[in-house]
Amino acid sequence: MPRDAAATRAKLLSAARDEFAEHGVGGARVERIAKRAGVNKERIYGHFGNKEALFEAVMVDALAEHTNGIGLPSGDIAEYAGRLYEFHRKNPQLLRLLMWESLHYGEDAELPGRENRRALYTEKVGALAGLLGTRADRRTTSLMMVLIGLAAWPSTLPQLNRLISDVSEEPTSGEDLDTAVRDTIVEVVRKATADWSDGGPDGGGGPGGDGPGGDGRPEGS
Amino acid sequence: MPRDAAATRAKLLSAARDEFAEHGVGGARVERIAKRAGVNKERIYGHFGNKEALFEAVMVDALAEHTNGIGLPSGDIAEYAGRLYEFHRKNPQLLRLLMWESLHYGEDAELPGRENRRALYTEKVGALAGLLGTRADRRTTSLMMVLIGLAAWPSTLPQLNRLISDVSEEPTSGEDLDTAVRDTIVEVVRKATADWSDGGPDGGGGPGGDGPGGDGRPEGS
DNA sequence: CTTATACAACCAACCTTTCGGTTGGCAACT
DNA sequence: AGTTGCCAACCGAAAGGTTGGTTGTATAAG
Repeated sequence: MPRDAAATRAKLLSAARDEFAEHGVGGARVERIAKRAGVNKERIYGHFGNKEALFEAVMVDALAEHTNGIGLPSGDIAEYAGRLYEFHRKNPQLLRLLMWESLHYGEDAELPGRENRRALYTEKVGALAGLLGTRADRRTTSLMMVLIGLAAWPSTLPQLNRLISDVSEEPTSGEDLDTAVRDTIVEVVRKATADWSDGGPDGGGGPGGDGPGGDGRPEGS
Repeated sequence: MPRDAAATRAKLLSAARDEFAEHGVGGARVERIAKRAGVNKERIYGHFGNKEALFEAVMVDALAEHTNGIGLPSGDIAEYAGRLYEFHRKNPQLLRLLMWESLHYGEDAELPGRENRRALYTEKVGALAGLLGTRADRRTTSLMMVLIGLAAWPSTLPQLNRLISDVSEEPTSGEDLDTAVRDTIVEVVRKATADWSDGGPDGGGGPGGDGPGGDGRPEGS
């Protein structure tokens, strides 16, 4: 077996990603990561310094990969949300990493790779604004947030959301459920964005002006 | 100081809730919990058995409290979502506990207090179906899930969502942001539920029948 | 009313295991 | 020959959980 520092590093990164996704920063075991990678524990310290730094490297790596896999919002926004939903459903690892990260760092802490991530969202919000024919204002960023949340939520607290699904009066297989949720997300986004540029924050009868107990029919049909 | 088992138990439960919300099951320190409660560590084992059982007790306790605080969906559904958003925004502890729980237990594990929680969601979905004039079918449970997700998401990954918000071209204070997000959520829910009972899964041109590249204008209008 | 007895709440100190991180030496490529 | 990737063995700290014993409280006999 030839020596190959880059390959060792890559193996460690991949093993660490699995381990961190499963157990988080505190729960991950350095020894397990080394064993998964088939590499000595000390190599982790040689390559990355310590466990925390390894976690940050994993995050940067995973986010870069995700960015290349999912493009910017394009075409039909609702279908974009549907695609996003499917991605997280099939590949929950990234979401788990994000959750661990969010819980691990304090509310006001600096996230690893902050500037890169910010730039990425700038692009995404810009693309969304382009599709909607609006500017990248607060309302559009909020919508972006809502879009991502809609798509990611069912995979974020999967047990809880399965609990909710079990309530249905219809007997439901996993497959059915998946498409039902997907369809609902697409439907909600479609309706919400249908006439988005008309309903700005200062538009007549806009959001927040209706108050509790309103009839739920904004912007007159 | 008189001896009072119930009071000791309550102090432990409260201290444990804080500790678990901050650090999760694995990261919580039994000694710290005891110190926070001003009680000897051993009392935890006397009252609850072990750390995991203490966590389950905390979850049941916290969920019961939340249930009493937030009622069933009623009145305007969109405003209900807005209220839910505000609750999680001001009181992120429960959401953090749910995230730790979700990450801690495997995808297929049994959640503590499962049956109680299920019953609670049955009520909620029932109330939602009543407001919408539909049955508690898959589509309604999916909507319930989406509603909760919408309201909870910004508080679930707060750092990430603040990153998205920072992208806005408008200068934004924390206060502004909060109301902008809230307004967006209310608006999205209002539009999505406006003619919910018309757009069922088998209705003409319903969700999922439009395919990618659709024009984003559902159901005629 | 006092005292003896049983039991529950409580605590300080301890034990065992585990874990993140380090060290000294070996082997391979330049 | 020297530099670098690599590893087995080791170390100190900390954590979950246990134990033996003490103090408060309720009950019932004297």
